[in-house]
Amino acid sequence: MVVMTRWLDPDEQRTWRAFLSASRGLMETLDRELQRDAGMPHAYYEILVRLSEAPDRRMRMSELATETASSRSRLSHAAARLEAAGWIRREECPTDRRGQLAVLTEQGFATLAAAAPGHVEGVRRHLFDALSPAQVDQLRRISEAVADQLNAS
Amino acid sequence: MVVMTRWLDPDEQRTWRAFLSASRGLMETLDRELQRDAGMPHAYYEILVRLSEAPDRRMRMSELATETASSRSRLSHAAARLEAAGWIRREECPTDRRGQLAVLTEQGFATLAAAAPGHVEGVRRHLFDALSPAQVDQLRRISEAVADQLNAS
DNA sequence: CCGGTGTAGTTGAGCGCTCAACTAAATCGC
DNA sequence: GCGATTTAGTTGAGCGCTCAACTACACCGG
Repeated sequence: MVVMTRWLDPDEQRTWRAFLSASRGLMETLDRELQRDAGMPHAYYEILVRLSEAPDRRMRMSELATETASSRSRLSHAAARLEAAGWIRREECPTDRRGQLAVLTEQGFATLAAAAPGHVEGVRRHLFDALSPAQVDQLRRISEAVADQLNAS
Repeated sequence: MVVMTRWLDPDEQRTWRAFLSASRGLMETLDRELQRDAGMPHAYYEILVRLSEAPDRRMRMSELATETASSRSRLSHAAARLEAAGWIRREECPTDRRGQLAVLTEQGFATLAAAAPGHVEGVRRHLFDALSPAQVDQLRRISEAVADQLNAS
C-alpha cells in the first residue's frame, strides 16, 4: 500500500500560514524601505555588509557567495550591478588567476553607512519590537534548527 | 542632539542572521521542489490552493489578491500565466462590471491535487520535523505577532 | 608533464516581481 | 442627476533571480 500523505493538522496549518505571511511581509517591507531609502534591494545591502566586515573590505567572489548564501550566478549578476553603481570594484586575485576579488569602494562604504541606521531601525520596528526577549531567543533556536535541517538534507 | 541608532546587540544580530538564512533557505528549497515537481513557483501554488478552498472554486481577483497578500498587479500577471497554463480561467463578474472572477479549472485542480502531497511532505521535512511541538507553538505566536506589527504600522 | 577532472566565475534566456501609468466602472456629495 | 473621487483590474518597462551552458584555470594521478 502506498504511504498516505501526512497532511498538516490545523495547528500546523495555522503556524505555516502565519509564518508565510510574517516572513514574506517582513522581507517585502524591509526590501521596499531599503529600495526607497538607499536605492538597493536587501540582497545587495547584505553583500555590502559582508564586504564591509571583511579584512581590507575585499573578498573572493566564491567566499562572498557562500557567506550570502547565494549562487555564483546570482552573485555575479549582483556584482555587475554593484560595480555599475560604483559601490564595489573587481580586482584580479593574486594567488589564483581564475579568481576575482570584490572590493568595497569608498563610495560603497559611504552608501552603506548612510543606509544602515534606517535599515536597523526597520528591523527593530518590524521584528524585535513585536517580540519579548524570550521570543527572540525562541526565534533564534527555531531558525538555527531549520537552517541545520536544510543543511543536513 | 540627534537620536542615536539603537544597533542590534549580539543576540539580536545572531537571531536576525539565523532567521534570514532559515526563512530564505526554506522558501528557496520549497520553491525549487515545487518548480521541479509541479512546474510552478510557490506563489502560484498558493493561488491555486486559495481558489480550491473557495465556494465554486472561484474568487474575485481583488479578494484573491488580499488573501494571497499580493498586489493587484502581481496577481494580474500571475493570473495571465495561470490562464495560459490552463489552470484557471477568467469570468466576468455578474454584479460588478469592473470585476473579474478567477476560476480554478478541472485541470488546475488536478495539477494541484498531484502537487499537494509532495509539497506538504516538503514543508514537513524542512520545517516541522526540525521543531518540537512547543517550538511550533512558539513559531505561530512569533509569526502572528510580527504579522500584527506589520499590519499595525 | 600531460590528460582528465574539479573549481571559479560569467553569460544569456526566460520568469516573476515592482512600480507607475493607464482604462473603465462604481459610488459619493451636493 | 452629475462631476469628482474611489475602486477594479491591466499593462509595460525594468530589475533580480534561476537554470543551463560556457570559458578559463588549478590540480591530481600516472
